[in-house]
Amino acid sequence: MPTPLQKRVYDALKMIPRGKVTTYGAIARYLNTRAVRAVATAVGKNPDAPSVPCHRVVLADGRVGNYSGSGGVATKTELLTEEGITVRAGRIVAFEAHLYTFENESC
DNA sequence: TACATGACTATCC
DNA sequence: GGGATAGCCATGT
Repeated sequence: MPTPLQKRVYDALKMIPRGKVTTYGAIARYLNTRAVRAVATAVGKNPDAPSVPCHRVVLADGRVGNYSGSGGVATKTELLTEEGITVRAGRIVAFEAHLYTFENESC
């Protein structure tokens, strides 16, 4: 069974529009918590990979970060590229342009 | 119950 | 600009 935090993280991930990405910090802030480490861990569990767009979660620096799945970061990068996001050298081009901070959903 | 770990972030040098 | 260190909270053993 997923932990309460995981449930919130997955709910947040599902609301990310296609072609957009978010950061662990943004998710933590949306959940009103500072546990970015716990959020990262929750995303890492990823019990429903196809159901949860976990590949849209990147680092606060604009880098792709990590990924647990087939191909690892390579697959994650490919998925982002398929959504119209350009990734170069493990870093997202126009990162802030694709960044989704839940600002429209926070209250 | 207590300790160690983690798909991170921010600060300091 | 780049690397290293500290801080952070939840989860698992």
